[in-house]
Amino acid sequence: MDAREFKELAYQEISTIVKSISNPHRLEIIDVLSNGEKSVEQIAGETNMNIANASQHLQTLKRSKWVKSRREKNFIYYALKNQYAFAIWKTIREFARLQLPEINSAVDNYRKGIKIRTTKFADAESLQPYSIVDARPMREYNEGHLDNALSLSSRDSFPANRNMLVYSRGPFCTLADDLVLKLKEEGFSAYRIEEGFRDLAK
Amino acid sequence: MDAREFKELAYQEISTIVKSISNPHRLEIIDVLSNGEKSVEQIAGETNMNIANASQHLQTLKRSKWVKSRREKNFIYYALKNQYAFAIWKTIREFARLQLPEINSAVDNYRKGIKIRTTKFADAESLQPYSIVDARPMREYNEGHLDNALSLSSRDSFPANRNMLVYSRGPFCTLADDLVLKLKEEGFSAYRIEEGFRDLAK
DNA sequence: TATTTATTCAATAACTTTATTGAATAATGT
DNA sequence: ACATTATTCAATAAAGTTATTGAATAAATA
Repeated sequence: MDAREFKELAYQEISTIVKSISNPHRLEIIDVLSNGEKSVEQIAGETNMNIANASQHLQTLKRSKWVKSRREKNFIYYALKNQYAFAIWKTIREFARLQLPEINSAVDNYRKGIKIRTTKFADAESLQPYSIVDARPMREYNEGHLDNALSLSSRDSFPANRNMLVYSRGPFCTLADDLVLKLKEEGFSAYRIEEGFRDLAK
Repeated sequence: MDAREFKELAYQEISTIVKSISNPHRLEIIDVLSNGEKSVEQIAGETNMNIANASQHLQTLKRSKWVKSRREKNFIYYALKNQYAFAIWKTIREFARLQLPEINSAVDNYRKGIKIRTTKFADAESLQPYSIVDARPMREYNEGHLDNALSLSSRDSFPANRNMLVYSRGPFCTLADDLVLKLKEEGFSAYRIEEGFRDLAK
């Protein structure tokens, strides 16, 4: 093996790893899985894909070691392979937002369009008194949530006369937006936290 | 814009950033440029591509903000856009080496095949007394090098009776390997440092 | 054993990416 | 102005990727 063949092999192999996340659906799958394992059907539902297509993308991600799977009864649950998978997704997401300001405009415009106010988690102090609310499904909440965050199960007893600060899976997840809208209809003062659980955890 | 359209736009945009490094030639270009700016002709030479093809790949990288370019006389010099571009490449490179052990076997086998010994920079102490040698072209050495590293310009006066520890651009760069081989022919005891300049700098 | 449910497989058409070629452009030096 | 050098552009054929469809598989339940 000469020097050129060696280099071609090395860059070729690494590019297979990158190729497998170079598709919008597969990035969305990684983002969804960063909040815990899900079955093929759940993933397809969350990402608006048909099941055979979601399965095909999941196999691509599995082949290149971004995700792993396990069977339980006749469901197959997929999860991120390790912590680095999320770390790389987050790094790339932030690089893209830095390089392509149109992503941030789209985020801002979407939230302005539905008239919700947002705050960075770090700026929350100025909104005291507040309660933190986790807008994700109970299963994800139970696997881990921010200190003192209220879950959807205590929805009926949310405290009044405070700002409700809502987070969900990440900056592109709309579960927090949907909850903020509902809370506002019910008379709460609600804000969406820009970051998601995995960005803020630990 | 509804939630789904918004998500599709966000993941779509981010995937264009990822797509543009999902090709072995473009990864190699990023790796080469991480050691300083180069003209199109130099890049094409280093990566074994014809010039029109290298230019086309460089434009892809420029469109998605991985690299920038400047004209000087009738040369166009390309460089990485910012520090994050290198950081992401390094993160992905290490993730790939972790996930695909065949990359590390290829690296090891290549170096075993040409019979050179390697050392991690961190393990160098056990090879005292040693001198560190930078195998990159003078231009790159002059733009920055490890403390006390000898350059190719002092090739004729390399000290004898010590271990020569040679580094170059990165784990896949063969400039260090080539120099180790030449030094061994001349009777030196030489080792290749596994990391490259940008991995060790600062 | 037969039926149901969740997932994967296989084939394919539409689309995208890539390497190559030769022509076009843009700055430099004659 | 003219020739030279470095790079980019445009067209294209070959190769790779993707969504869709319907059939196949594998475990669970009846």
